[in-house]
Amino acid sequence: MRDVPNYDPASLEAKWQQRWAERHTNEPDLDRAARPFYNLMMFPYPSAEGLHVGNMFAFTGADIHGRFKRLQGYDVFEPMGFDAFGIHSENYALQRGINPAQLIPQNIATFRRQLRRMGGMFDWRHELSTTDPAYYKWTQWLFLQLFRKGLAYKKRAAVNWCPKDKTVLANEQVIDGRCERCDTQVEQRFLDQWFFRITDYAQRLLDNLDNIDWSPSTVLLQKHWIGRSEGAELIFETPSGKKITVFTTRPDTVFGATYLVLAPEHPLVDELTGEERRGAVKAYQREVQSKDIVSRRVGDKTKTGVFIGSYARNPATGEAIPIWIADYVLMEYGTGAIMAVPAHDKRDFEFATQFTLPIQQVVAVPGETLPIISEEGTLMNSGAFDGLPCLEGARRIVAWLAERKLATPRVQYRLHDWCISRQRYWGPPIPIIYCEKCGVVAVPEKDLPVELPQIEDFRPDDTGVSPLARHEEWYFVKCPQCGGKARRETDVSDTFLDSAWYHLRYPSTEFTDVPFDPARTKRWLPVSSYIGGNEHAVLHLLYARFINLVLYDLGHVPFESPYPRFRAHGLIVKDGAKMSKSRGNVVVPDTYIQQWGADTFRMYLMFLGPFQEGGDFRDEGIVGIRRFLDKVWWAVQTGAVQQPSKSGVPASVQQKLHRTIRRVSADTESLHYNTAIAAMMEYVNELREHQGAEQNRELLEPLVIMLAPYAPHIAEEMWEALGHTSSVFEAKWPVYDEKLASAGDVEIAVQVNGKLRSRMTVPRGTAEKEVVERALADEAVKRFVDGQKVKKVIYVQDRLVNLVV
RNA sequence: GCUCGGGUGGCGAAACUGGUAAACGCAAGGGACUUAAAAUCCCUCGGGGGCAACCCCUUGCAGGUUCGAUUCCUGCCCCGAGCACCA
Repeated sequence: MRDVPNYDPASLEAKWQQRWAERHTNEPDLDRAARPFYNLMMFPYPSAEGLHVGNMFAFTGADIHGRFKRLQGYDVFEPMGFDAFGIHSENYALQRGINPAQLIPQNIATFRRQLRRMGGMFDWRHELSTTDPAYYKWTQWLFLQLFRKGLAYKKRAAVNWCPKDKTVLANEQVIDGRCERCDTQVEQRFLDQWFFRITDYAQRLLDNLDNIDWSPSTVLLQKHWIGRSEGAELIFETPSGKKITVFTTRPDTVFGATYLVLAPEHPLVDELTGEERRGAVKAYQREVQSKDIVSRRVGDKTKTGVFIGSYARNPATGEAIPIWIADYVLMEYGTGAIMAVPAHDKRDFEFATQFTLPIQQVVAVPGETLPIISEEGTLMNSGAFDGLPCLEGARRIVAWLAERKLATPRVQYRLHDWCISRQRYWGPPIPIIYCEKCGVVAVPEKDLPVELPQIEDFRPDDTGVSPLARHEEWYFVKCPQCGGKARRETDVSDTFLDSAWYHLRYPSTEFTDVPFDPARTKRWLPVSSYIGGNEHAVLHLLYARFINLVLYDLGHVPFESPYPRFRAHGLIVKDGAKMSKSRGNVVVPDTYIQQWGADTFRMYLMFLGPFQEGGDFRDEGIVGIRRFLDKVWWAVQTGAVQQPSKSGVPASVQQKLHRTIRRVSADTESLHYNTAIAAMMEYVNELREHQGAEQNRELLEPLVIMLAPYAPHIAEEMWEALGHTSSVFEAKWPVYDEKLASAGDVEIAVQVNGKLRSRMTVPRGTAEKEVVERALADEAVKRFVDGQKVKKVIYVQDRLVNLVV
């Protein structure tokens, strides 16, 4: 036998990465592509530590999908970029004492090198970075679109303040009362902030979830986050004629409302407070304010509150009921006031018990004791409504109260407006100017971008004002309207605004006069496939959908959903815990790639477990993938060196090939990469059992193509060894012959009374009659039937026969 | 507390709409080749019983539906994720 070249991943992978670049293999013609397929994956934040295994897992899975589509004949556009603004980079820069503008390019260079090294099918012509003025010019433009539409507004509001990062955070960025980035306990502060009116879009954001093809888990997370609840606003009037509006999802229980509770910050508290209660009320308000947001939210759930010394009339019973304030009522949800129905609400029940307030039962559910939360009951003590089921009672009571203008049906959302202000340095400046005469003025589009100045001292301080305010020549400007004295907005925008539209920019990176070219956008968007982690289910994915809806309403894009198809991948953990620098369990892919090659490592990550579920990273099994690739390599190389035999392919091998194509096609399409790989392994094992089959070109070429998305470099090399001059990605994904895939013998299970007693091999498609006859003749079966009458025969074609005696 | 996922060999896992549980791979044990080692190749590999043909048990636990349940239903236990005084 002649010598077969060794499989040397390092040199071979370098060779093909260079060729792909030289031959522009991964660069589709964006203006003429006939079958465009936009394959998007969540762009990384280029940390100083470099790409970690979690990134690589996600990108490999998405890249396999793109390469698979390419082999199916699509023109696949697979861009890559960097989400490089934000607190994380800025904190690292502060720690190093170097401006992030100097550090980020280094990090990006590292990432770019690692991303090339892993063999992703990236079109580097369209790389982008959110920190590039040519990019954030349009992020600022986006802000102006929202501003002009009245969707951006400034308000003084209680916000989450991270004392360590010295900036506000969106609700979505507060995890268990702690800062998403640095894990510090978040405090409450009152600051003037820019908000986007995402709540105006709550219903559409909810409705659109039903028209898109997303991982169900992601859809559910978003639905919960938007948090729609239906109910009514009811009005409780005070003797002085003040109207207290409450929101309730249970208007059916209004007859059981025995007191009201307002949030301590509620605007009516002051004037409704009775003289003799003023001291107690003030003291309580102070106590609540001094508590930070954390203890208020997650602290012990003992109810506190005070009676404010006045009463309001229950609109249903007409009775005067006391008004309390308590911190379990939140100003930012509903109307900041509730009617308390202690008999039918757990919290109200606790509160009433603690302060010995009256409890009036109005819903009866047989066998249950108070508090009865269930809506599956009937009304009692509710006047004319007694005996009605809760749901119908609710409708009738609202209608009855509405006649007297004391009730309005109402839908409430948990979603809050999106606070986009950040009192930091490393972000796109919000393009607003404050003029002494004209007030709030938008920066004219021709003046964009408002460039972020290179300043020495970019440390945030405790004032709640961005460090940009200390940079005078940048801060003080002329008013674009009147030319008078003015100053710039010093807040920068949230990173999630950068990533809310990046998919629109990728195809149009070379355009300087528009954020996204209409023709390119029409051809490539919406995105064909989006793959990313569920950690962004309620952040990025919600914001991107919102921004897209705004752009749609403004006529900038012709589609309502930017990502009609989204799949969430699983999380790669290490020793059962999420990888993080603080835990010290971050796995860096570089050493593995160096030792085993990118192809082996890619496949190993995909073989670890189901892509959409993730798994625990261990490196024990990696050698199994290498052995598999070695076997394929050896087979192809010897086949190429020897004269490949064309004859003598046993029918069973032929059938196995077609079954393998069927399985690998279906599993790759549905992102079940682990089982697709297993199917290819089985196929190779089968080839090795047949003399000559292993070197047969007809049996190997389809395998090499199917392997290509998973292990692109070795596939290219083998494709070349098989005599092809063009890239394997110019080849066509193999098609299986259903007849061959379904031909051959099958093993049928023979059960007696549901217990497996024998197996037999018959040609696929054998008729029931014949199978049953053979089963009855089987020795083992005979023993268990034991002469008894067969009462029933269950037959499943090509699977089993069950004899019931 | 509420809402989702998930519990299968020593390990990662597989099992199409209810139809042969453990495919594929790792680790382990035995053998071949070798002066030796590595690599490679072959065999064994859920538990128990039996000389053997075979038999019994086994998908977190306890029940149920079914000819048949890892899969469906009810209750419980454990792990992970999301939300968390949301009215």
